[in-house]
Amino acid sequence: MPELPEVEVTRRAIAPHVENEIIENIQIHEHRFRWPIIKELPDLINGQKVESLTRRGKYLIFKVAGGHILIHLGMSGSLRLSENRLPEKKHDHVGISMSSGWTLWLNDPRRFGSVLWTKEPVLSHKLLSKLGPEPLTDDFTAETFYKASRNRKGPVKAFIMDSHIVVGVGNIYASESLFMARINPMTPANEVALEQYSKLVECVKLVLEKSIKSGGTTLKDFMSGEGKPGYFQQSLSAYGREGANCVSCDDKIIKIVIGQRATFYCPSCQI
DNA sequence: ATCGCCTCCTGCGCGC
DNA sequence: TGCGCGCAGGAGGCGA
Repeated sequence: MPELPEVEVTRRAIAPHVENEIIENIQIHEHRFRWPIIKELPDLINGQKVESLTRRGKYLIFKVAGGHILIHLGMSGSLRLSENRLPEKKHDHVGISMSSGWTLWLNDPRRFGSVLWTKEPVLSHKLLSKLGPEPLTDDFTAETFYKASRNRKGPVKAFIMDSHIVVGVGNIYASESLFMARINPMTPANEVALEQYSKLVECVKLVLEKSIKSGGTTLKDFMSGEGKPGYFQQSLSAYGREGANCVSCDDKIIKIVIGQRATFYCPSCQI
């Protein structure tokens, strides 16, 4: 479900109800995720204060004394605050009840997400240590893309979705960013010029920032932690618009498959 | 190192 | 109405 904007919107919604609150109880109704939830987790975090809730890429990081809880939402995961301490919906697999009275429910039908425990330093964790720069910081530049792309012959769309190059650009925003930058998604990454990467970096930042401001993209069921849907789907120019008119020329958006993922672009605008 | 493919899992919409 | 199929917002791991 979530790409970076949806994770960030979720983080902002739930942080005020979680930060500086005590974890009174974690209930785990399903351990089978991408990686199984360790049995020791309740003993490690019950009674602990959440010192901060931050984000790295699509990972949410709950800092407690002695370590961190990492939550990744995979394809279908979502976090929801509820006053109910019992599961309300199918696939409410994990509930974290806080001293604020709220319970944070992790709902994840497909269970591609994960709930991990790691000691400090959190960024040394195997899954975080090799991640590329955050797209909304100054660490992410045209040079980032350019240098990393010189021996990459694969399509530029797959390249920008590689979290080891830059984090947070998923399938929707990859198509959107390439549309805005007028780059054909099939272009081999090493054939994209520095000036084009400069434009692309600008577009990635704009698309992600605008989506966060819109509350993310709700295709089927994305809701922020407070239960609000996103509105960025109304702003999509390419993703999901196969056969529809391009917003900037007379041609129609077409759909192709790159790396087993649906890809949308305008064959006239994106050379 | 890089690439393309496979996999994990459930739910939904579509065509017949 | 029911069934089978294909597809879905991620990303690690595999063999080549």
